[in-house]
Amino acid sequence: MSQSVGIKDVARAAGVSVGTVSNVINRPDTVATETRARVQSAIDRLGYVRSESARQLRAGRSRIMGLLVLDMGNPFFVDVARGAERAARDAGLGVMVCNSAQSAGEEAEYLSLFAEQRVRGVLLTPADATGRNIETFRRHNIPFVLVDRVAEGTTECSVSVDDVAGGALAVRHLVDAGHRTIAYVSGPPGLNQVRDRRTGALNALAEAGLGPECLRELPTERLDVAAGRDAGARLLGLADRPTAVFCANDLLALGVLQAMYAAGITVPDDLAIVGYDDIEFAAAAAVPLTSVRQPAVTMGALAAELLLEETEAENGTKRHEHRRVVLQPELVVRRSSLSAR
Amino acid sequence: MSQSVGIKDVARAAGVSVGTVSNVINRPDTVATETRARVQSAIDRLGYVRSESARQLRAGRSRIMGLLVLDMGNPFFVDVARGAERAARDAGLGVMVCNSAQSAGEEAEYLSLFAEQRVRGVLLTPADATGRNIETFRRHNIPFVLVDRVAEGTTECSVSVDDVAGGALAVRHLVDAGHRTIAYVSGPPGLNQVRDRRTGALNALAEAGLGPECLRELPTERLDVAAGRDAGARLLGLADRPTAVFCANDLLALGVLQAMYAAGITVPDDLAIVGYDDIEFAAAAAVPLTSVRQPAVTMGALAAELLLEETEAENGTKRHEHRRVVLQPELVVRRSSLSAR
DNA sequence: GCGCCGAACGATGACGGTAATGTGAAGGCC
DNA sequence: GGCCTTCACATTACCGTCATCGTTCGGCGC
Repeated sequence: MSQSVGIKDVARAAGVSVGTVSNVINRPDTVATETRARVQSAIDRLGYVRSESARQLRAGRSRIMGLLVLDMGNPFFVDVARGAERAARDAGLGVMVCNSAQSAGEEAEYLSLFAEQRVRGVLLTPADATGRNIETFRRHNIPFVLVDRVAEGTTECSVSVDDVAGGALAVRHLVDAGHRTIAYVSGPPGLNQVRDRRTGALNALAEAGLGPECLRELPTERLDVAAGRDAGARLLGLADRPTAVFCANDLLALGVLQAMYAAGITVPDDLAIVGYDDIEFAAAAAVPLTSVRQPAVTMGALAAELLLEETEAENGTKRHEHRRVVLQPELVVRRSSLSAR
Repeated sequence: MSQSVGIKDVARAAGVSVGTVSNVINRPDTVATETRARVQSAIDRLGYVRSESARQLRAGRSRIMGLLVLDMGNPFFVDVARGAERAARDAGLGVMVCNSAQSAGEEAEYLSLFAEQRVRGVLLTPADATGRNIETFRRHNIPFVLVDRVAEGTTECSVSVDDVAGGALAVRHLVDAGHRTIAYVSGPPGLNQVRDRRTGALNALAEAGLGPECLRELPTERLDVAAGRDAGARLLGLADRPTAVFCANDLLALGVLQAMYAAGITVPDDLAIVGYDDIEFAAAAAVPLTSVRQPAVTMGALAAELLLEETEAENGTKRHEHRRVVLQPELVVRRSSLSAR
């Protein structure tokens, strides 16, 4: 039974002290070649694996970073996780991915899990609008980087995407295609992102000399497919029906598309659709969705790098400056917005 | 700076010994009420959080279980993760979710990460067909439970779904609807699941007195949307085109649906489609997909429970018997298979 | 008054690994 | 030859927690 072989078992088997075994692992050049080989063979023979918990107890911090996202069902966050994971692994760290399910309570729960784990730091998309959980981070001195949603009143590092620009990209594209009345399936009105994207949309309309009355807002409770389906039904009921719709995310757009298909409305000829996030399923829809691509993988990677930089600076001499990175979105045009006219 | 307040800081602040603080946390009833209150207030004041690494160093094992899936981009695995997470949390454990991206190399890498973390155990869908990684688990005495794919030659715990039954469900449904020639977009021929689902499909045909020539197999390299699109194109080129198609998973089905839509083929009237997994996006497709539902959340939860049972038994008196749980799939009928005829 | 008991808390030794410090031998230098 | 350095390895002091084992002390029975 290899029931927990420790460093001292290896030491005994190789006829050296524990310190030498530790040196073989961590600073091999300080050990004579022959001894090193002997120790190494003992390690292999016994199947020794060093204990992370003991290491991190001594080091005072762990080699894991936390990632707390709103919804693992949304492929956008899966991409963020992918990016973070890659960047973390390049630095020899692991990532612990958790799902707050948009609940402040769950967020707090995971937060204390992270604190107990003495996680190196946390990347998070805050679910708690009150900022109380963020306050706890500060209190416990846990470095964090905000991803995608930047809470107001924070000066810490963040990575986000210019939502005003994104909204403008989408609507400018529709206006250029000749649309003059555009619906905006917006999601929960409280979200910054929803507001910013509307601002961008209005900007784009203004550029074309169109007033805000050209944007018909359809708020929804949630940002998922069912809400989109519902919004699509409402859209069909509008008098003077818009010829195009811009959705605050791709899940909503997929829901709208489904509602249109069910009602026999042809996309894009009867209604053009533009989504947001460019998740994998946007390209996979029956009518491939035009979407505003958020560089999700890049965001994850960048956030992880910022966190690493911050925690490096902490014990080194160099000082860390918090940074707020804002990335630019990109319009990916597909069939859903290319009407034949 | 609350830079790592330890138990002894609390002890000093409360004027008691470390043992008492430990007792307040772990066995509050052994401490006098007044003392307990004093210690508790010190804990709150200093913002003390116990160190998981020290705990697990002492306990010899951690409170985390690993979950290694093939593809976090597939919502099926997201559901598995959800189920596992819930069951683990009910037992006071955390889950570390990792993504092997179907690569044996990455799988091995995460495996050693888990070993270093002295993880309680691992739930995994093996990516390594050779079973070499599984062998390493055994060598290091790490309990594991196989999820969804049961490697041959393993006697350990596993949770899977009866793929023969699933294939039969799908094809029986199509045969009942009057289809006599059915395509099977099957995925990589090497996979057990692909074979089992075909077996089920053939069984269902046989029940109806139809021979294997009625099943037109279209293998693909991968199990994703792009592969489905490609298979859809090939399907269109078939002489004597089938009137229905059964896909080995929903991603393939979505790809087929997209190809049909692009070619102007109406689903379900010109072609009925049945997918597999019943991911969220199956219901969200333009034509909602009929699909064979795998109880993904249940599988995750059940696997976690099996693992917990196994690790409980290890130090208790009761012995653990490995179990191989096989769940039954369920057909979810939606519009994609309901032709008007 | 004496002895005993239990309650409440203190002291201590692992757990496994790391890094600073110690030690002994070989070898170089004046 | 005496002294110092260097190399190669051994020793050991932590890191934070927790369970075991002491210790103290008040109370109780006789």
